[in-house]
Formats: sequence, structure tokens, C-alpha cells
Amino acid sequence: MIHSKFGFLSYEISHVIRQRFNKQAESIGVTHSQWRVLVHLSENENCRQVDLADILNVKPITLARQIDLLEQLSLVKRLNDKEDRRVFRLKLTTKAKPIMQELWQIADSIENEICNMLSDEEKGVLSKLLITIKTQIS
Amino acid sequence: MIHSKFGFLSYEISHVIRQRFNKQAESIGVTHSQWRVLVHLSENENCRQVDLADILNVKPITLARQIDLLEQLSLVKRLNDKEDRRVFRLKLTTKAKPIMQELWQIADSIENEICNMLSDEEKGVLSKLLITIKTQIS
DNA sequence: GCATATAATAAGCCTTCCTTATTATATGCC
DNA sequence: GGCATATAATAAGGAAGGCTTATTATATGC
Repeated sequence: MIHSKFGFLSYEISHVIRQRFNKQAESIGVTHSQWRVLVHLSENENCRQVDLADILNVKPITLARQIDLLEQLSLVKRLNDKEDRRVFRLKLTTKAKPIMQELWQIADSIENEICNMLSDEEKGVLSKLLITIKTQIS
Repeated sequence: MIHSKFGFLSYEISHVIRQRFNKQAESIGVTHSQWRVLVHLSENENCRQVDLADILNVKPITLARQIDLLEQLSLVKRLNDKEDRRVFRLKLTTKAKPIMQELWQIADSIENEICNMLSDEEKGVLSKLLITIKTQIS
């Protein structure tokens, strides 16, 4: 009886990536989870917290805490929505842009280390398959 | 400028898998992390804690706590090594075997849900690529 | 036979995420 | 208009999984 171990594999790989990222980004003061927030926010600027939480697949309160931290670092701002006073609109600050460039360098270098046994074609296939799965579950 | 998002993808997918597993295995009282310990132990019976921690890529103290829990559930036993009195040898109990079968059913069914957009061939390719990466980083 | 290394563990902490409950505001419907 | 319901954000508190640092007991090398 053979079992597939996709769950373990994806966990183990992402765990290593996060560990390495957290260590290298420590001086910037951003963890991999906060990095994930920044990236998804940059692709959805001006969204509400509840929207971003949904995109990130976490509960709104979980995101609220992460936004607190990112606001302390002056990387994100909460802006009042004019039409709905319950709502905050989220924006990256100008300070965030150069810092995100640094973080992308870290992220990309880790990814290169991780994938350096794969050809460009294999990387493409891998991405495509993972995106198919992610689309399916969300 | 295009960045690959392998880190996010693997994280997001494994997060969903773990959430689903934890919910479905709740009545058995085993989390996905403990499940991971059980599976790797079953492939390396009679090993020392330090060896298993290394296989799992966690610190020995992290594994020690997980073994505590699994011992409480009577799924794992620590046996004294005769040649080195510092060492415990880890064994699955007889009670563990049927429970692991149940857990494999849960794990397999989640994996099928997750991958149901992929053909068998694609699943094979994906596994192969992920194993290449895992081998590379360990 | 002493210095060093190793296996396991204790204490205490961090990160990420959760559940449940609260507050303020918006919206649908009579 | 006004009440019931829904929604956005947050507070409080906690669980899981991991970490660092330090301790104890035992083994091993020189």
C-alpha cells in the first residue's frame, strides 16, 4: 500500500523556506507571514481588512494583528473609508516600497537555493501544478 | 519584474491540508504534526529521539514534547537502550497500527480532494519535483 | 582520569493562528 | 422612521508548533 505524501512534502519545504526567510529578514523586522501580507496587499491596494483576510485565508482578527505590527513599522497605513465608517482601507506607505525590494531579493535568493536542482522548464511545470491546486482549494 | 511565489504556494497549500487534517483527526486526538512524527517513526522504528528529530528537521526538545503527547495516547513507547543509558529507542505500540490506518484514510482523502484537478501523471510529476527539492535541502 | 561531546529534558518564550464575544455602523424591510 | 439583522474591526484569551538557553546524566577520546 503506497501513500502519497504531498502534505508532508509541502509542509517540510515551506517550513524550511520560512525559517530561512525569517532569519535573513530579521534585521528588517519582518517575518514571512508579514511578508505574505505585504505582497498580497501590494496586489490589492486599497482593499478592506476583511477582503485581505479572505485572500490570505486567515480570520479577520488574525490579519488585524499583523496589520498592527506592519503599521508600527510604518509599512502599512489604515485609511478611513468615506462611505462606510466601519471600514479601513489598507495602503502601503512610500517607505514600504524600497523595503519590499530588499525582501524580494531575500525571497528570490532563497527560492533559487531551494530550486537549484530544477531546470527552468521544471520550475514552470511545478508552479503551474501548484497554482492549479491552490485555485482548486480556494 | 516577475517573482516566483513558490514559498507562498507551498505554505498556503500545506496550511489548508493541515487545517483539514486537524479538524478531521480531532476525535482521534492527533494533530498533523504528531501524525508526521508517527509516519516518520514507522519508517524508522527503534531509532533514537535525536535521529528522529533530525529526520523531522526539528530540535530534539521539540520532538521530546511531541513524544510526550504520543506516549500519553499510548501510541509510542520509549524503551531504554542497553548499550547507551542516555538513549531512548522509540517504538510504535500495537495500539498505534489500527489508528494509523484510520489516519492514513483521512490523509489520503484530503490529498485526493486537494489534487483532484490533476491527472495521475501530473501527480507523479509533482511528487517527483517536490522530492527533488526536499532531497536538495536536507 | 579528566576534558569534551552527546542524549534527553526543563524553563520559558515567540509566532501564527484560532474561538468567542463586543462595539460601531450599515442595510433591509415593515 | 425604526427595528432586526448583518457586517467590519477588534479585544481577550488560548492552542499548537516551534525556538533558545541551560541542566543532567552518560559516553568517549586522549
